[in-house]
Formats: sequence, C-alpha cells, structure tokens
Amino acid sequence: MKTTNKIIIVDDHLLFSQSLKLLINSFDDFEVVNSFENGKEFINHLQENPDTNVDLVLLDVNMPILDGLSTIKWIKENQPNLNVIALSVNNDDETIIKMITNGAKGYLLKDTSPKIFQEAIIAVIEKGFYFTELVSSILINRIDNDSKKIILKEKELIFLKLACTEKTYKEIADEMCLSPKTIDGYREVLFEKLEIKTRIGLVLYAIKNKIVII
Amino acid sequence: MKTTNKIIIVDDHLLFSQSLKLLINSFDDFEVVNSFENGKEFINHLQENPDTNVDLVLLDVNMPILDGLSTIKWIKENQPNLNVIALSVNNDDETIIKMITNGAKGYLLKDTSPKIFQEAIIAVIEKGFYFTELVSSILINRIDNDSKKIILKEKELIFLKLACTEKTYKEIADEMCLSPKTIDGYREVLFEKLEIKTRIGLVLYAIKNKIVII
DNA sequence: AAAAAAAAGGGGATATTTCCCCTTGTGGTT
DNA sequence: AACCACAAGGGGAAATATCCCCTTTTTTTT
Repeated sequence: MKTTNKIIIVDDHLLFSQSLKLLINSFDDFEVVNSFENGKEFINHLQENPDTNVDLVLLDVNMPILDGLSTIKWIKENQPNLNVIALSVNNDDETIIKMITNGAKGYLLKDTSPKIFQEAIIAVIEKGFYFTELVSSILINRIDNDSKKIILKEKELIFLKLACTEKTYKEIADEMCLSPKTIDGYREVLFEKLEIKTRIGLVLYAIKNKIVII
Repeated sequence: MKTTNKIIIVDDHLLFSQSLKLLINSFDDFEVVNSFENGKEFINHLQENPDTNVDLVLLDVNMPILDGLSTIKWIKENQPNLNVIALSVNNDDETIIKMITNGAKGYLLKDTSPKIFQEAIIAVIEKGFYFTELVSSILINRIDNDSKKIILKEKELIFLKLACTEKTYKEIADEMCLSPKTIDGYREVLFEKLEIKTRIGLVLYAIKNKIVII
C-alpha cells in the first residue's frame, strides 16, 4: 500500500500556489496539505505545530516579509531534515548557489514543465535531491568563481553606497566622519579591485551587484 | 442552457500556466482551450487559425521572444475585439498604464487570490472590464503625471546612454561626432529637465527608467 | 618579535566635470 | 520682415575627481 506524500507550498503568488496545488493533487501519491504566503507565516506554523509531518516544502525565493533565503536558513538551523525545493523565476547564479548551499534539495525555475516538476518532487523524496543541468553547471563553475570572488570590506561597502548618490567625495567623507583623503583611498582600492577607472564604474558595479537598490 | 467560455493562456512559466489551467477548468462555465509560451506563438496561432473563437486571453506581461506589451499592441491592431486580461508580478505604474491604454480589459497581479481572479474573468466577459483599486488609482493619478512627463530627444537619449559608461565627455563627443561643448549643452539640458546636478544623477535616472539596461 | 599588510591620511599635479554667459545659423510664426 | 525657439558650439573659471607617491599607526601573519 502506497503512502501519500505531504507537500507544503510557500509562495506569495496566490494564483500560482493555489493553482499549483491543483496540479500536485492531480499527481498520484502527492497531496498539498498546507500553503503559506511567506516565510514568516510558514515558520510560525512550524513553531506552533512542532509535530507537523511533511515530506516536501516548495519554497518560493522572492517573497515579501521573509524571503526564501532567510526561510531556508531558518529551516537549516531548526528543521534540517525537511526536504526543500526552491522555486523561482530567477536563474541568477548567486541566488541559486545560496539556496543550494543552505540546504535546498533542488532549484526549479517557474518555467519548468509540469512533467519535469513531477520528476523533481519524486526524485527529492526518493533520492534526496534533484539538480537540473542549469544548477549542476553553476555548482561546477562555482569553485573557479569563488577563488576570484571580490570581497568588499564594510567601510568600502558604505562608501560604495554613498558613491551612488549625487554627493561629492567631500560630503561622503563628512558623512562617514573620515578625511576626504581617506575616501580617496577607498576609491582607489575599489577601482583596483573592481578593475574600473571612474565613479560611474562604481555606480554601475554597485547596481549590477545589488549593493544598492534603485 | 449555459455556454462555456473559452480562455487562452499566454505565459512562459509553464508550471504557472498549466496549473492555472486546472484552476480555471475547475470554475463553472470556463475552459482553457489553448495555451502558449510567448506572444509570438500566440500570434502565429491566431494568424494560422483566423476563425479562432475565444472569449478571453490571459496575457503575461514578462515573457521572452515577444512580451505582453508588444503582443497586446498587435492584438489592438489586428483583433481589437479580443478580451485581454494582463497578468503580471509587476505593479509598476508605467507598465500597467501601457497595458491598459493598449486595450487590456484588466490587469491582475499574480498574488491575486483565486476568488478575485474568478470575479475578474467573469466581469471582463460580462461587463467588458475589471479594474482593481490599484489599477483605478493609477489611472486617476495618470493625468497629473502625464502633464509633467519628461520627454527626452533622440540625441539626449543617445548621450544619456553613453553617460552611463566610463567614457569621458570628450570621448562621448567623439563617438557622437559632436563638439565637447555641444555635449556640455546636452548635459545641462538634462540636469535641468531631470532636476539633478551630477553625472551620477544621470546614471541613476537612466537605470531607474530603464533607458539603460545593466 | 620581525615582517607584512591594512587603515588612515597627506602633498601636489592633472584631468574631468560643472557652471554661466555668449554667438551663430536654421527653421518655423505672425 | 521681424520674431522666436532651438540646436550647435565657444570662452573661461571654479569645483570635483583622478592619480601617484609618501608617512604613520595599527593589525595580522609568520
């Protein structure tokens, strides 16, 4: 006799999560037992119902209140045995790596076909993981990229954020309570690290890497 | 005797569209008769099947190949009687206005509840439109914003794009085959129009308004 | 403890950006 | 014909940004 696998969906797009629920329930042996609109609601539920029995969590990455990354970090700390598949429209390397390294057993884009999706949830429940080619290739390339990863210090980050405003370096120095000459130094260091030559380059880098949100 | 309303879904997120199909088919009197992964596929289908009988199209805004805006513009030209509801995760004013002014009968966010969604499709088929409060308020505010809308000339746009690089104004002048002094003029005009004071401001404006994509 | 690296700051020069006010030519308006 | 708007360009000054080479102090590595 087969057991029915219990699934929870965490996604703020109600139209998606409620529809996905119908899709999953149409699969043999799977049932959506609960769904939540963000990580906070889900975590609250886990805390209030410590005996929750669930085989798989489908976790959206981009959510308000508490997003997928923060949620999976909490899960890693508190319920490390919970199977999680991350769901996202976002195929950005950094995001994928962060979700996987924090314990996601799979990472599916929302343009995945229902067939592949079904394969994935079966694989995660039976084998413990499911990586698409996209994810695998990112994980393989990761070692390279990690070695050349640019690490910015706290003060450099603060300076970089301020450089993305219409303030002059003198005004930035005042705001950071440092001498303009020190700011000169930060700038030179960043130019060197980021292989750029102008403040415009700083702005473009910061926006591209989501150091500032505009 | 009731008629069943025929619905087409155009969305590149297969997991969403296939799931949504189940949701819609679970409603009384509605049936998804077809679905496509982008505007191009959908338009091709319409061209090859001119006698297609459909009551409502659910059109995603962000799609590869041919996006929602281009698609609805084509529909406006070629099949103006087709009912279209735009679906998006994006509640950006500009996008909403463009979709509505190009003929969308409604604009729903993907975090809409299934219940509201059902109301909307019924309203559009029966009354011809469905506007959420969000959309209505944007349409009301539109008149104000339109009057103060900033119009940039072609050369100003080209200059603005080049200003978002590490080139100096002299290099930009060379590239545009103009005197550096003329570039000075463009800059001053843009500073005035955009109410900013520095080149950093230009970059931030251009990125914020998607004049440059980074 | 010595050596190396990093953080804070300075001098001084040069390049670039920003500002303000001015000239010329071109193409419409009335 | 006189008038106006505007694109293109200029002079010249002041403010900012960029560069390179240097000192001192603190922290980290070995």
